[in-house]
Amino acid sequence: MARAGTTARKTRNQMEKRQAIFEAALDVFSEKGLRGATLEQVAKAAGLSKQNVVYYFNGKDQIYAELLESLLQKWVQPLHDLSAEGDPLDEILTYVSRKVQMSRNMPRESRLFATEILHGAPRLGDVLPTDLKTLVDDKAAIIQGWMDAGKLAPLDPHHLIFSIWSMTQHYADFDVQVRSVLGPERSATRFEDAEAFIKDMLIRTLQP
Amino acid sequence: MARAGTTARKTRNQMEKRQAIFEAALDVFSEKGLRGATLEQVAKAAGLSKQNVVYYFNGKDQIYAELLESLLQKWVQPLHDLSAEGDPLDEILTYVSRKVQMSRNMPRESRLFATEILHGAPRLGDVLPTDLKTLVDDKAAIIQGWMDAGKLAPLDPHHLIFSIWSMTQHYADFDVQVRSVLGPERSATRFEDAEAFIKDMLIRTLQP
DNA sequence: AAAAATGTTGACCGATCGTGCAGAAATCAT
DNA sequence: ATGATTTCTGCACGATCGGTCAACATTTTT
Repeated sequence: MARAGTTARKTRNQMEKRQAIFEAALDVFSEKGLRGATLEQVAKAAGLSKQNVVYYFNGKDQIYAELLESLLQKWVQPLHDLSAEGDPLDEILTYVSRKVQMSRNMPRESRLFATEILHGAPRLGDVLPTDLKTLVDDKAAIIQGWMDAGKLAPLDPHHLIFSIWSMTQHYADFDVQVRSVLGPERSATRFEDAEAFIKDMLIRTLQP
Repeated sequence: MARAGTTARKTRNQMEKRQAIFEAALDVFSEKGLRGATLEQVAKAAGLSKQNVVYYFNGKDQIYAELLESLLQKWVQPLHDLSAEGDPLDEILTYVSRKVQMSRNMPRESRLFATEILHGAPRLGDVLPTDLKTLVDDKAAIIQGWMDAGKLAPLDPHHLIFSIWSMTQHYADFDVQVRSVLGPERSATRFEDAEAFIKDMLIRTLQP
């Protein structure tokens, strides 16, 4: 017997297969959702049989859960990197840049989290009210400090962060709508235009 | 034979039952998605039997399709009401108000559309590239006119509309996250705070 | 090479779900 | 009241899906 999924990772082969399944699962789950996707679709996308997928993981839900967990850190990294040491406006604009880049380069991850939260985030457990809240509160305090020091216009830091999340992720999550409304020509530069627009908006807003 | 669903509506009874099913479907579909929800859940929420639901509609997909269609107009109405006649900033801030109100009072509708678009909007057909694009282009032209007249700061009108969509709908679609991050106390006033923040941001941004 | 561990597949099961249909039950028209 | 129409239910079929298990194949270890 094997049980590749339960204990610590072993061989390189196992790591590679698990990674292939993660990749396929990200493709399928982000497009169809957890309930809308089937194990066979994931297996086919990974180039494996359904039973073989179950061999490496212990079921559909576990793939989804581990996938979500493995992506969480990477997802909040840009906010983590927002530093009190740098120039206030620079730090925030850099954060916007990285978030727009993530919408452009990691739209599947964005949609995966969006779908999860949209449906009540039952599988994110209590990560939201603990880890994420702590992180946001921390960074909001930094921003508040900048505002108190007169380096930024006074605004609610939490809602400022929400606005950046929403505006940037919008271009990944609602890409179909964005492209439909912009039309084929203007869609080509939608990410550059979005980044310029959001930065412009924030510069005007945050200027003390 | 009956076929309550295919032809024009008849009795008051049919209208009421269909409305009850719509209400139930909005509840269930917005929470679990089309594929994640079952007919029996919709039926139970509507106080009917599964087969009886099929009697009034001709299947699960038809309920979803008609529900989406019946909500579409209501959903874009605020943008439709944005008028070239009014004061530029007033018109835009009023639009924001109405969008925040919709996030507060119609979160299910917001999540339903969000899920649909997130998954590629296959059932919105070509409404996005035609009707919605036309509407947005129309309103963007009005805003552009205001900017050309020096009444608003020059910005990309399309991305301005996107930013309003994303920021306002964020508080409906990602409500779990917003409440988790804000904590119980601050969550109580999240919609008022959001409206004030977004308006503040837009005022600073759009001031010529 | 033999044995052990790891990897893969085919056959299959139980459960769920959407749907069709005959007919009962209720309501309405005359 | 009688017949027609509408409304509702019981029954059940076919399809799909997640998951199991034993057998087979491959790789690794000794």
